[in-house]
Amino acid sequence: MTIRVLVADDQSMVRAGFRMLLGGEEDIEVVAEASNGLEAVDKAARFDPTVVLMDIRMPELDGLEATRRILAADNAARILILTTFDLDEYVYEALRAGASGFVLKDDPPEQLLGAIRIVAGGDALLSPAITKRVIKRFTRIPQPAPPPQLEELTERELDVFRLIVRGLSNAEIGQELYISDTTVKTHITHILQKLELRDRVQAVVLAYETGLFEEDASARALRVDH
Amino acid sequence: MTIRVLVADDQSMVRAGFRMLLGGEEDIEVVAEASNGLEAVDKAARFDPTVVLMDIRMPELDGLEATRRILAADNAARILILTTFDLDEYVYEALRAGASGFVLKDDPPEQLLGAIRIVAGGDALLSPAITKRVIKRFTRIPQPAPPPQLEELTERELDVFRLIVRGLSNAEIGQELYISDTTVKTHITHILQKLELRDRVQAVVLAYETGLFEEDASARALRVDH
DNA sequence: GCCGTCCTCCTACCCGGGTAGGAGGCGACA
DNA sequence: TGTCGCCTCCTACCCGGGTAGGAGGACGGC
Repeated sequence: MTIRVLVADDQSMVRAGFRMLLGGEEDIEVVAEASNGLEAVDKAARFDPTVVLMDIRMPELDGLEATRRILAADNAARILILTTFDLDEYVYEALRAGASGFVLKDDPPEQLLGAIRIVAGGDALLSPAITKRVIKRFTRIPQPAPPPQLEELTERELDVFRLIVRGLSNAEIGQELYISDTTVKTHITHILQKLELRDRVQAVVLAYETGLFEEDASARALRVDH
Repeated sequence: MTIRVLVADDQSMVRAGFRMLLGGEEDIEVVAEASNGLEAVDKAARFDPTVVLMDIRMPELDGLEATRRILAADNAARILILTTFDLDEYVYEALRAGASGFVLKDDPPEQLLGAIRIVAGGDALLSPAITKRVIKRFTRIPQPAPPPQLEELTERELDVFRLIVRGLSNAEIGQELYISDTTVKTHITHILQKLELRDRVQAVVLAYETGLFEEDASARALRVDH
């Protein structure tokens, strides 16, 4: 009844870390390791793991294609994707490829262990940091386009957000809104916390990917053309 | 034959700076100042300036609307827009509003003087830092979409650029490409120089605004849906 | 009245990003 | 053969961005 794990990651340090972490658990056993995608496909077939911890970025064959091939081979293995950062386009691609879950490498250890047990049990799981964004993303196309998680942001935070997305620095935003740059910083900290983003760059990406301020753009265009 | 100038800027320091700068020129005379858009429209009508130095961001009425009103009043004045940063959507709006030129506040003084004389003479002028981007922008829609100024970037720089646009940090980009983060920094410095951008945030904005890596996105989508 | 939210501003601190400048290896090309 | 562009890596430095934490004022609901 032990959970058989295959660890696929190109960095040996990461693999060693997982051996260490999983070695202390009685119900989990690392049955094999792979340092690239091809190896992962091969060893998945040979060792019949319950769960494959799969890094996305690997030489030879990336984790996405490896996931597809393993699942196409009618393997019983569940794939748990590992990634370093969360604003990754590949997240969506990986889920469509059939991955059962998604965790960040810097999630706390207990969370990683919990994730392994959950997907081994047949359930799906996303790292909390990723969940919200994925849901918004997948529910966006079908529905007319409900304003993303933006309702949480205050009016002022939205003001700041719009200027961030236009590439302005904090000082410039302050000038534009007639507030100090320390206040701008305060707003930005709140924005990033609420949206679970790391920095303004990710905020810009999110805005464009979700079409956040499209109305603003068209409003601008209309004013121009009028 | 002197060039009559109206300075419209909400910051008195900026206005003082221009008085100082222009006071030394024999062929230029500052005939009036305005601290907001409404005042600018009013004084343009009363003082009949040759050139209006117009800040975009002003209380009461912004520089764009002020520009439209002045020109709508059938005034002979030429409008020279002042701005602090260059990746500004308003650039395009201002040009459509009828502005004769565009300069950055931190352009060298000689350049500002030159700009005033040029627009006073009836010609149009853009700050060099802005020119390339505007041209690309306005020639983008008509033509099928020639790869923007990107031909200048090397393959490796494009690799890095794509990852920047996905919100990755330098360290993450390094991991992805199997190079050190100092190398990543080197590439990014070159990218920013070539594209005349200030930081990675502006690079992301530029990429999305010009639809730079759309092929990549659709390629991803195709791989997903296949 | 009081409480909570929002907006504003501040200090202090750390870190990642960007600049400057130099250096070596490599392949293409004349 | 030399040279040039590209890629790689480095040190050293500065500065803007982000965090932590506190504080005060305005406003509205309870």
